[in-house]
Amino acid sequence: MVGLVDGNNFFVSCERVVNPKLNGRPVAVLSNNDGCCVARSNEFKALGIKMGTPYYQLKDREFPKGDLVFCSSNYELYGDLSRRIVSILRDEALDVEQYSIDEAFIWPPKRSPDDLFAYGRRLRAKILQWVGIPCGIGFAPTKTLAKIANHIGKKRPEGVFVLPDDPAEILASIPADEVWGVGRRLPVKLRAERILSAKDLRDAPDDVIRSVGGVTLLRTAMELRGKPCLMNENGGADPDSITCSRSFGEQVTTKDALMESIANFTAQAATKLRRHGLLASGCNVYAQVVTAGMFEGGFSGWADNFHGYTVMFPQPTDATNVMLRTIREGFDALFMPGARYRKSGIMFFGLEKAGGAFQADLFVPAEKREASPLYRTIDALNAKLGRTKVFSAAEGIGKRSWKMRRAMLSPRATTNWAELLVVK
DNA sequence: TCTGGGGTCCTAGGACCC
DNA sequence: TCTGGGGTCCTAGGACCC
Repeated sequence: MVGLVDGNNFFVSCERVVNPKLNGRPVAVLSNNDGCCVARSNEFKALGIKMGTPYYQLKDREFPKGDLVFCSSNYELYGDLSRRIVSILRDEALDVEQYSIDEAFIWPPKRSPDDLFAYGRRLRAKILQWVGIPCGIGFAPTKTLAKIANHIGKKRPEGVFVLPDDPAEILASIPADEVWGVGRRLPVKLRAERILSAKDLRDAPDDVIRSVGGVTLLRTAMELRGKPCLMNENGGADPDSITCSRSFGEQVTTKDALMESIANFTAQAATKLRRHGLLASGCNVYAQVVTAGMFEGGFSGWADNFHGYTVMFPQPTDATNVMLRTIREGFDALFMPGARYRKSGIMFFGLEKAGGAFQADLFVPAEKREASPLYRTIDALNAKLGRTKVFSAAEGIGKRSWKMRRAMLSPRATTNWAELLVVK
């Protein structure tokens, strides 16, 4: 059996941990740059405001059931509370796979439904008492079924649900498009095959499922049948790419400001790269231009206004200064005078382990591919003294007008001594 | 008239997740 | 005026090898 533990309205619950006055009120947490709603409390959902609604459309509106509360996103806080929950799970389960900041799969030590139920309730109570976050927990034979059990558990007063041996009735009540692995596109094709519920998907012939959604969808169907196809992904596989991009607080129109933003995101992504002990072979630099009607596609269907270029580093590296030198060489071709930029970003690819085996060039003397000692020192200093005590001048020492807006930021109450809560 | 059989690597695009 | 930021996997097709 596998369990799924999932924090309820996670970001909102985190904000409530450090500010109990938010309890019972309609609260939403905003995306970076105070853009749109990415987490909502139950009270907020009850007002009928959808996920992804832009903040500017809501901030001046009045709602009957009390004033809306908005929080800027505070990832330092959410990340810390998430780590605390995972550490409890590691104590209590045979194995834990953290799936996202607010979800983890666990392999429980119990087997019988009664034992699982009691175990789940105890786990839930412990997380609530130790961290302050309410969770939903679901148990089932596969990850996909555990997702379903979790959704049911969340709606129960106990917060826990163990999927019965024969879940046909439950699956029949769940629309196919709510199944994990079925997104926005597949339901159209599924309807054409008269596959409407999770049970329909489970019971459909393999060849039909394959023709609609390939082996990926077939795996989902097998999971619904109780045959595990999605394994424990632990083992910490290295990422294939590392990205850092941000929308700007104000539109950027100068070359210097755009290059400065890219230098910042390069430095951030490089820190992430070094944390994984990886070197990047090259990168993609891109920027997004503001154009009329670009948001007409809605939350995720934006017009494609990205311009960018690709550069390869002289050899795979994790040294920010080497990267910045290479990136600058192509930058003139990217910048368009007169354009208004709203976002920029960088993506590293061709990642390999520092100090590991690599494919050398037959005609070029092989140099060792080691982590940069300079940047190991800089990372250590920043870890000790604060995230950006030591940085490249290219990142800018002026106003940084492109910095994102976070007007309603809560304290980093669990990770920063200066921002501890004061309890009267 | 009629023309093999087995691979690899890369890229773009589509689908999905949180 | 104003709308996030990360990722993954799979497939098809092209170019190439013998």
